[in-house]
Amino acid sequence: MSDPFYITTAISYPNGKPHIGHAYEAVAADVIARFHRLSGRDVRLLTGTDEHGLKMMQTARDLDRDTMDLATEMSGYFREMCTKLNISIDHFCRTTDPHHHRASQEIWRRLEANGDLYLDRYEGYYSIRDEAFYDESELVVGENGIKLSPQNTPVEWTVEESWFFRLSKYQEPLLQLYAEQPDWIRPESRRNETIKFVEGGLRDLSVSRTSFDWGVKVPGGEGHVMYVWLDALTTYISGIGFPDETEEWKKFWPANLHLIGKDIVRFHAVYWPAFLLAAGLPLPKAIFGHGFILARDGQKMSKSAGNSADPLVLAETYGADQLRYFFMREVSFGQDGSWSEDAIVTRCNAELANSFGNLAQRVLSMIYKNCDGILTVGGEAEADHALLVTLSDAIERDMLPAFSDLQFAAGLEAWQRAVFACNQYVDEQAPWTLKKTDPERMSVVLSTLFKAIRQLAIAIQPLVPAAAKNLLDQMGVDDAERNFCHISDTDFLSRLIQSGYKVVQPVGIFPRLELPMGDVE
RNA sequence: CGCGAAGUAGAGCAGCGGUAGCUCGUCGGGCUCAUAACCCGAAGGUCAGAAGUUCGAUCCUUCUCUUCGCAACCA
Repeated sequence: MSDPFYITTAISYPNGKPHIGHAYEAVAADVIARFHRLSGRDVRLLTGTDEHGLKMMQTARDLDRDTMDLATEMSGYFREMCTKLNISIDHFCRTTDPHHHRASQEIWRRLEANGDLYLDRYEGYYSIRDEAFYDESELVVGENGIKLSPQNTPVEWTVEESWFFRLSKYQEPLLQLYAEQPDWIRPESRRNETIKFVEGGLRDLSVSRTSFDWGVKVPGGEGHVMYVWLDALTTYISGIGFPDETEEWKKFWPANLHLIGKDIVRFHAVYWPAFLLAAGLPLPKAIFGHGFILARDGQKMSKSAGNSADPLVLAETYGADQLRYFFMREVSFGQDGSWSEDAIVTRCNAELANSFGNLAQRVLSMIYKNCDGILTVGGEAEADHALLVTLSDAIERDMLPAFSDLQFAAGLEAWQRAVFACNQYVDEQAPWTLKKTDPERMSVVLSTLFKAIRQLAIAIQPLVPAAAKNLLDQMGVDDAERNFCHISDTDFLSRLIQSGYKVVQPVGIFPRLELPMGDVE
């Protein structure tokens, strides 16, 4: 049985359509998932929608819609985004699903059985938008004397009967967790924030509401629904079977990685492990809080281009692969990044179309035209070995470990270096000259390039799955031989030749992009 | 003292103790297989400023200045 790898995105709150930030997170999670699949691991990728809570109800009411009906529609947009962006999800969970309700109630019972829940009255400042209570000391006073949460959202003084979770009890265990596993929360800046927050003392957490009923019913607690975060976080386990003792649940929990935005680190790095400790369940192995991706020239962009921030429009215009590549290449993972249509076009043209796509095109085309599509084995000279060593260094020594460590921009830089090396080699060997002077040598050169391109294509699959598949198909690479462990397979070429494979007229995999007219300043 | 992020070649970004790299752009050259693509070379930086720690700082500490996000949605 292969090594399991379970990754989740945050569970999106669907009171609006998905925006570029959701797309970014989904893409990142998918790149990680595909990376591990290609590394030979058994992967589960989970995403979904968190549909409960007051905000959802209010949104529906404002639109004069049935809440469930609206949730279904909105959830559909998130699912559609995953499809359009080629996100290889294994599970798309909705918190309104009956199974999920059962899982959340089971968690509740376990917290209660552990003595970590008690009924009390809550009086305090509540932010509807944040779905969170705040201590008065955390509040800031905004304009007009209105009290605001640390997130600058309005708060209201609220009094209600509420169940409380003994979060305070977990301060020491949590600090111990952070100390023992320095990589448990990444990047480091987020870890430091979290530690500082927990060291400041934890207050018990209000985990039920009576003011509305759009949520998971508290077991035996008349009129109470569960705090949305308790319910939403539970998705990570309900999505793979919990509370049923399924094979999947047993194999994949604890998760290897919760990928989330930097703004919800507190919920994942403090509340979630505390809930799990209380429920007697193992903790996830790591949390990563990525940065935000912001529009360069924000206001201008949204005014003039209108809906261009819609990830589906961007994918439609520039291609899902291109958008995926852009996200991971342009932004230093963990930090905030910026995007613009111009940047997408420039980056994708330079690196995908010109450097890599054109490399594949020129090489395959020469093999097709000059060698009748037939490849050769053996006869390599020193320069050929040197190229392959450069490739293997760049891909296996630099790129893949960088990916494994979530350093995508750095990994892709290494991949680019390998692509450059190939183009450089083409120029130095000048197969168009060899065609006249030494056809045999030409054939060896082109076959060496064929090997190199295959490696590049296999390595880049997580980023641009559709284009990589297209190219590998054209190159006759067997579906079952596209994992990272096949990169160093030295026999594949003779097998390919024996199978009677011939290179045919190649078709470009990355067309050059153009900025739509009218967007130029 | 609101919170947070950041100030590195014309632009966008890496680097984070041993005086700087990448991509785009610009200029010059080469090639002609290829998606007007590819290759080589060049110009261009007092790493915001000041002080401090250190044998040595872009990278650590302190201060100053500047910029950006914080309406909605929300990762």
